[in-house]
Amino acid sequence: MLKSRKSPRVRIVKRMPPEQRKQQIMDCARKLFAAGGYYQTQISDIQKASNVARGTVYQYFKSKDDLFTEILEDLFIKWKEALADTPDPESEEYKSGLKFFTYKIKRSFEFFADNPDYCSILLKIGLGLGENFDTLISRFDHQIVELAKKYLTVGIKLGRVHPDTDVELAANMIGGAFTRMAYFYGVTKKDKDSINIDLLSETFVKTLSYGFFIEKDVK
Amino acid sequence: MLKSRKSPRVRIVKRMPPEQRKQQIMDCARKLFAAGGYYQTQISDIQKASNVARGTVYQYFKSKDDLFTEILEDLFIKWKEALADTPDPESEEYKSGLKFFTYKIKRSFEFFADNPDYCSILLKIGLGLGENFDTLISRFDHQIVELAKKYLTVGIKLGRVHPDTDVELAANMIGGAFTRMAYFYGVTKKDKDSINIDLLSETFVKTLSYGFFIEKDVK
Amino acid sequence: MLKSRKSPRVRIVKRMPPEQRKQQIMDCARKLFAAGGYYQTQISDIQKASNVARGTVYQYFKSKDDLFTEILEDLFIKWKEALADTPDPESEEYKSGLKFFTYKIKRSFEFFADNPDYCSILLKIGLGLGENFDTLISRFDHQIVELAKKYLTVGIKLGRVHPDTDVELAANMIGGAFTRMAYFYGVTKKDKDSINIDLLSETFVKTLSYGFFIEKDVK
Amino acid sequence: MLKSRKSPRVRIVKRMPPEQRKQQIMDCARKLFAAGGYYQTQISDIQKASNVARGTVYQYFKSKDDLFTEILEDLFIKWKEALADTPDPESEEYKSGLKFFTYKIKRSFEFFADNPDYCSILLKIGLGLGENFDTLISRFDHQIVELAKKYLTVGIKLGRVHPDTDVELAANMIGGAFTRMAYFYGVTKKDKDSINIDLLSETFVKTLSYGFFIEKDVK
DNA sequence: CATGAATGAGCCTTCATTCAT
DNA sequence: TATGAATGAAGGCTCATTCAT
Repeated sequence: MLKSRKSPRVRIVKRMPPEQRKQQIMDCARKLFAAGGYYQTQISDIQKASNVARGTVYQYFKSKDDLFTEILEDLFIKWKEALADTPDPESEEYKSGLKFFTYKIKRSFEFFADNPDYCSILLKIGLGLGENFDTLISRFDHQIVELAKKYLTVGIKLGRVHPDTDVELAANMIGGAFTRMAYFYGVTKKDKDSINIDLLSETFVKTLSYGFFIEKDVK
Repeated sequence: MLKSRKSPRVRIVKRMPPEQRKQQIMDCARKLFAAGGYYQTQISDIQKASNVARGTVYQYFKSKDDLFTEILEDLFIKWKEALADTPDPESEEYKSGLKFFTYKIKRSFEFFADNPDYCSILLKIGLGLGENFDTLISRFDHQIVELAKKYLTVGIKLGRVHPDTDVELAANMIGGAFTRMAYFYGVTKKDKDSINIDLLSETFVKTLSYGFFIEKDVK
Repeated sequence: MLKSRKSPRVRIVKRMPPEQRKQQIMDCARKLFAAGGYYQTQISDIQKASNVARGTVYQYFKSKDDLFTEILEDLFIKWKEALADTPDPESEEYKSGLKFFTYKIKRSFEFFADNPDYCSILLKIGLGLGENFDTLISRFDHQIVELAKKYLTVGIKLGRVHPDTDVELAANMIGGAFTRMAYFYGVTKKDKDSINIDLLSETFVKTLSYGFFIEKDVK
Repeated sequence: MLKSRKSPRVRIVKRMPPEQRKQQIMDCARKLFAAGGYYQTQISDIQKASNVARGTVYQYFKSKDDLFTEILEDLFIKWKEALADTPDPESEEYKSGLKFFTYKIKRSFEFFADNPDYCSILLKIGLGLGENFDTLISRFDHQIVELAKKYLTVGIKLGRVHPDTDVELAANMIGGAFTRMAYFYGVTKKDKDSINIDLLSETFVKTLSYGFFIEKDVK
């Protein structure tokens, strides 16, 4: 009885250092996830796109879930690196709250412009995936809101921001506005060359700081 | 060995007018979709929650896809109704752009506070579902952005808003900020009673109009 | 995107009361497991043998493991029923320890002769399956050993069995001998009609009680 | 992005004479098979336990099936060696049928006590594996039954055993009882030191020869 | 209309085996 | 010889959908 397993006809395409192969699969997977969502993207799609056999994917990732998680982790690390970047302490950007915040916002926009897949995953794909990924996804968001909170808190201390501002609420507004901008310019827009990120960041921060209106009313 | 007795056909008594039954299924489905996402929610979950037999769902909806679409359509209609509501033409709300906009924003917040399921579906669940639903989902968003555009355009005409404002960009910022607020107060927050929507709307519009800063810098 | 599931071309063969269908699947599965072992038997084999679709099996059993477990449970119940059967309290079988034991042994042999699949599963197939099933499988064995223990203990009390007999050891010997007989006559033997179970049981018990030897040596 | 550096081939130093390496793998495999069963034990488990690379196993064994077969062959050889051992022709063990048989049984018990893995494989693991292995597995059993047959036949000739004994049946009983004892004391028992194999063997043979009962009834 | 047993395409995952290095 | 990345057949299981009753 004992059906001895049929020896699979092996046709090895190419060898590769494990880390490189893993990266390659992750890159393909990220693109596909970003474009098609988690559930619509099958392991077989990833496998075909990576030009490896089905089993190879599982050599590097325990499961589809695991693969997606690793992509998220990877993204978060890069995202934190981008955010960690800080202007020269001697520079003016460092001393002015407004400019410092603008600097950070600009770095963030750049990050998403450079990594539209990440942008799509964080802002669209990853949202409806349930508790498993929720924590992973929201970490990113949290960073932006925290940044905004800090900006506002310092502003209040310096007497530039209204002291009775609801920091939580305001920071969430900023977070929401940022997120939309990022998505808009990172994913939706086709001709990215037409976007001046310097200008975008500056406008973004100024608009929030001073509002759309020309004159200052009683607030 | 079991004897082949005629299976006693369990006759479910509860008959219901078709429209009511359909609505009941949709209500259950909406709740489940909102809580668990599209793919994580199975037809069998909906069927159990609706307390009907499996096949019955298909009496009213061609497919899962169709059911979700109908929920989205339904939502859109209600959403437009909420937005269509306009202040009394004689009232002050109608005449002041700021107040008019605030009025609309307030209605919108109310809508989502009253319909957290819709909120969750539009802002989270529906986003990563691919082109099929994209159009349906983004219609809603479009409305808010258009509203913001109109507000800004009028403001420019009236000389209150900076004439060189990038209306598209600014409107998207407003849209993003609104969306976040809506989600924050519609879904995340547990103790909704603590939220004063009047105040929220007013703060929201004022903040965007005048900014966070106290004094006017050179812009 | 959202690949809407292809509607499976459904060709329903026949309807059946659930319990009957479940039984039918279990019967097929039991046969196949008994003949081929747990791992060599695929769900698809069972499905084909039962003449139902793959999914149907899973309508009644959560998993292959579960299906096998249910078969085991079922078997155990029947086995206990067979063992529970006791001679008429007025009869001689009931009063003589030797005859009582013989009666029980006979019932046990009959059980396995009537249910060779069970015999094969308990005595061969189920043994190397790991901890999951170990408990289930060994319950059966335990019964026989307990029966033997009781027989011996009573024998000691009555002064017929050597008082220094290691009951545990002896009972295991009996269990092992019985098991082998059961398998031999339940599974291996082809021409079962040639076996006289009455004789077999009697010989079995007598041999163990009095030994192979004719005369009594010093023990 | 990772640079494509030449993958540093990790050179495992430990070279070993082929026979030794092969033996090492077999030893590990036997342990694992004995503990976990054939199907639950993966080649990768064996490979890890043997501390060799995956492919190395296939340098010595054509397939998993082959590896298991070799283990079985190996076992059978050792088993026959153990059984071939015969008491000194001048000794009393050699001349008395009872003592001769006891001697052989004792050697057999010793074999399994010394090789619990073999015991587990022969008595549990190997049983439900289908025809491929059936033959290999049952050769062992056959030996014991043949031994018993010879013992009984001689006994009949010498007029010590009832002449109308069904030798086949009785030998199988002995085989079954032995098997159970072997397993019980070879695998199940934890504190093996507590077992006196001399005593066990003697009790075993005497019990079968004279029975449990004190007095001899009519048989 | 309602029911729920039956369906089967399709997905994820495993793991024995191969072979370039 | 040893290595371990690559392979892919095969198996378990899911779940939207159908349709006989």
